[in-house]
Amino acid sequence: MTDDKDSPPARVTMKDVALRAGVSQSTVSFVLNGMEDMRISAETRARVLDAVAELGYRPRSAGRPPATTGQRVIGLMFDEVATSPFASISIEGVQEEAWKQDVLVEVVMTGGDKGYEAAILRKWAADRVEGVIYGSILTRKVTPPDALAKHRSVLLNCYDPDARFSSVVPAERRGGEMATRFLLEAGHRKIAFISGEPWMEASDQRMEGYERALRQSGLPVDPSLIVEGNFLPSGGREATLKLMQGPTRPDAIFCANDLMAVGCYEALKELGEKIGRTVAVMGYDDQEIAQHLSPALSTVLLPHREMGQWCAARLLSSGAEPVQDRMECPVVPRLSHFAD
Amino acid sequence: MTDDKDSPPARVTMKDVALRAGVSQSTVSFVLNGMEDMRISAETRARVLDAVAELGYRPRSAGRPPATTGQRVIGLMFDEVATSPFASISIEGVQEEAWKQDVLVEVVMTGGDKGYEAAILRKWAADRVEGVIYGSILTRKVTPPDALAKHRSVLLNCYDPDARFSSVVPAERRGGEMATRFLLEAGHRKIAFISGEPWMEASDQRMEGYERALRQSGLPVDPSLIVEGNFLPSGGREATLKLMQGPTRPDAIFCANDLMAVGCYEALKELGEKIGRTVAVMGYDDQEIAQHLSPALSTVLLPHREMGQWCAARLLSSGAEPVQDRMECPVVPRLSHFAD
DNA sequence: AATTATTAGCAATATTTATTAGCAAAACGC
DNA sequence: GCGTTTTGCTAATAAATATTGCTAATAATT
Repeated sequence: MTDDKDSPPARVTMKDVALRAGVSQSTVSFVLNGMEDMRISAETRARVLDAVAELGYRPRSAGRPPATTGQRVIGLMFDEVATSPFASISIEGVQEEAWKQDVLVEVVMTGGDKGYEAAILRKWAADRVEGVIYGSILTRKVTPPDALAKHRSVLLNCYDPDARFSSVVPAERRGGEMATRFLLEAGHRKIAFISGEPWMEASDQRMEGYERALRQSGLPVDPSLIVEGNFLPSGGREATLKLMQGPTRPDAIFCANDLMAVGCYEALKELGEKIGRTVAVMGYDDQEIAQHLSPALSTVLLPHREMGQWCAARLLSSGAEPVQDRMECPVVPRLSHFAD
Repeated sequence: MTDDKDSPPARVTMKDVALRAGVSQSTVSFVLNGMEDMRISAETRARVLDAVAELGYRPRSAGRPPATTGQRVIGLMFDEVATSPFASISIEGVQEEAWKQDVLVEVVMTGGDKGYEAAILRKWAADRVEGVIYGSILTRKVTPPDALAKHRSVLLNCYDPDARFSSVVPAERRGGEMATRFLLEAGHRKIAFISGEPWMEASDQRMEGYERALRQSGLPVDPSLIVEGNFLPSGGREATLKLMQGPTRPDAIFCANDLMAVGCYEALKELGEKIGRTVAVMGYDDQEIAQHLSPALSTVLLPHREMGQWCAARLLSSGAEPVQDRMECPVVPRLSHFAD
């Protein structure tokens, strides 16, 4: 008889969390259920969430499939979807990986609506989903709803500053660096950069990568070769015109996204340049349009599918410490990056 | 704001299962948790599991059940999503309409996998969803899974030949007709048509609309002005080149989708034509790229958002006979449909 | 037949969580 | 400065599930 009574694995309960956070069990419950009408101060909420993370609290028997009937399910919530095709691709990634293990994926678009988020998390808690993926269209910092903490959860294409959750985002900086290095290796020396909206993290980081690659190659960062765009074809067109009549004629133009490359193409064609012959162009995103442009646009792939797979795999693998991961953005060489 | 105070929806609990199986609640708990050291006979276990299945019992989170018992939910299943942005837009439509009535929408992508479809329908049956929308990426005839008949359900962007379900699809024929008539009203007389893959219904119907509009205006349908494309820019380009060196020079080109219009633009630019001046172009779909082309592409809007709204509204309205609806595709006039 | 051992299950109770009601302190109105 | 409201929480309670300790019934053993 080896039944040691003194050390059973001792489930972590709300009471333990409450003790650790110095509040009552009720308060923990309120925080974790995202009850808006119950007024809990920001500090208290943070204390509770920290305690949850530290103790690794999960509501009773979360994640265990009802053994008998019932499909295993993971929930995927996105803020918006229509604005970009990226979300759809990550959804497919999540799905592929989950289906391998016979797990269904339910997707919900919240439109960023806090009420909607809370409602769906509640519903998923009642349904005992296996885990939840909280995704964002724009790569950015987020403060996920508190109720997310009661699920096994992962952040997709976003991250939380407190690192309470695991997360994946694209390694934008490295992507910008690789793309620029790629242009350098193709022999270009006067590489221009058209940035996106400056408030978008992705834009900044891609530019940082660009600058880093130049510096690593011992080349100067010429401010006259950096123009601000807006992530739209119109901005790409304007910026390109500005660049081409600037003091130094670029032999390659790196656009911070593919849409701007569309505008860039237009401008260059108007000026009688031959893309891939007299001027090289590099995009970013690998949107569908990139392969249809003529010449086909060399660009950088956003690894949304892989990120989705990563999330599903992580949720379904037996847990671990939260990790904040960045995923490589490989260069997709097509025809527009040459020039002689 | 759920105003149902009168009808306690009678959650199924372990006690109910126990009663049905003629055992105690404890026994149900033992069976469901697979406690090994508690000895339950095979028959009893089977009885319990049967009762679980019959009553559709699913363990909810421990503790007092939420007062908001029963969020209303509708399920939306799509065959694929990534290939086109259309699905996302209909999803948004469904969602907007549903959320107005405090109903959540869960989306699932089945990839056309029958097993997946069946699994999710089973799950939704257990979840007691309010209704199910069965959507297709490609507008087409479908034979929905049998299990769909168990739910209140609606077909989105597809239809069943037996008309057992309500359904909405875009009025493609009328869309093609309106677009052609629009070009006629702009003064064009030699209107060419670039078709899509012939096996796609949408392509055929758009062409039928085109022909009908011509006939209604007393104009001949000139076979040399109809060229087969493939719904891709490459096909649009080829077709346009063929058209422009054909026997009759078109003064307007109606492409069966926007992507082919992109190729059409390219070809025309190569030939030195001025789009919107020497040749008019009309697309179909109103994809995002349409507004970024230069000149902005006049096209026909696929009413995916409205179709989504229609589906949600229909599911949530107190039932009726199945209706098979077609939704108008309005012309979106931009700059490419002129010519003098 | 009496005794013991094992099986199959239950009643009672303990745990866990959700929710209601309410309370003390701070902020506010006048 | 004194009611009043608002804020931020807790205590108490309710409801579901998990578990403990037993027992009636059968089977096995003497």
